[in-house]
Amino acid sequence: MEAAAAVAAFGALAQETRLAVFRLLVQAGPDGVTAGDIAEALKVPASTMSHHLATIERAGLATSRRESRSIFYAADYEGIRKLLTFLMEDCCQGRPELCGTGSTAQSCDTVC
Amino acid sequence: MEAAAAVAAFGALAQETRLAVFRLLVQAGPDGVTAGDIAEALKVPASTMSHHLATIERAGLATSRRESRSIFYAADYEGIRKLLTFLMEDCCQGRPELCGTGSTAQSCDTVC
DNA sequence: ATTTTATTTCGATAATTGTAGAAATATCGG
DNA sequence: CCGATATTTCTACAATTATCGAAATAAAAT
Repeated sequence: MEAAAAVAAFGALAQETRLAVFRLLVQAGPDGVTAGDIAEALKVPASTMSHHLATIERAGLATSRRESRSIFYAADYEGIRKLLTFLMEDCCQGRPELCGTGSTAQSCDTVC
Repeated sequence: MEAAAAVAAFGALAQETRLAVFRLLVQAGPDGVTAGDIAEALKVPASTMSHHLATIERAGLATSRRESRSIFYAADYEGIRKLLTFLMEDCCQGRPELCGTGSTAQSCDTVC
């Protein structure tokens, strides 16, 4: 993954409505939710939501499919996994034992 | 964790320079790196970098400590763990078996 | 064919964010 | 105390992003 793609993905999550959308999709599971239901659930006008959904999809965090008149959006679990791998790449120079310093429960393992 | 805090954290990562800073800190490990070294490594003016570092710290993704004239910034592994937990909360309604649909290797386990 | 339902694209405005020089603050060494 | 080094705060300008009504597109029902 390239840095520009990661910036776009984090940018997609860096907005109140879009973050709520993504969490809703994560909780909904692979079948997804229609654009209309998402807009209604979050009390946002359809046109605004459409914009946000496009941003999330472009960022590689969701996929969409048309089914009759509705468009279903679903979380892209593979996309988020790639993003987190990129973020934590070479954590502690690849030596997780460096992370656990002192009494605080800080460790690469719980993160990477 | 509250949504507003998560938005701030993702916002901190949603910018080329700051994302590079965070990844540098993740790779550097718990000892951290001085503000000056970070600015030099990424070829960014000190005042601009100072702003970015403050944003990352406010977002709960890094900690800072003064040591003589230098200020060391270090990745906050606990902070990032909390953020990811919030993001993936109740993935697939808590039933990971829902994630693995079909042949594609999509699963809550590899993400959550 | 026309109407109804679902969603997107357009366009304009409002709000937020990034940038970096100059000045201010903090720490150390002589 | 004074000069050098490290970093932050201030300030102003440029650039990006969010919002949402209106019009356009797409699919289904009558």
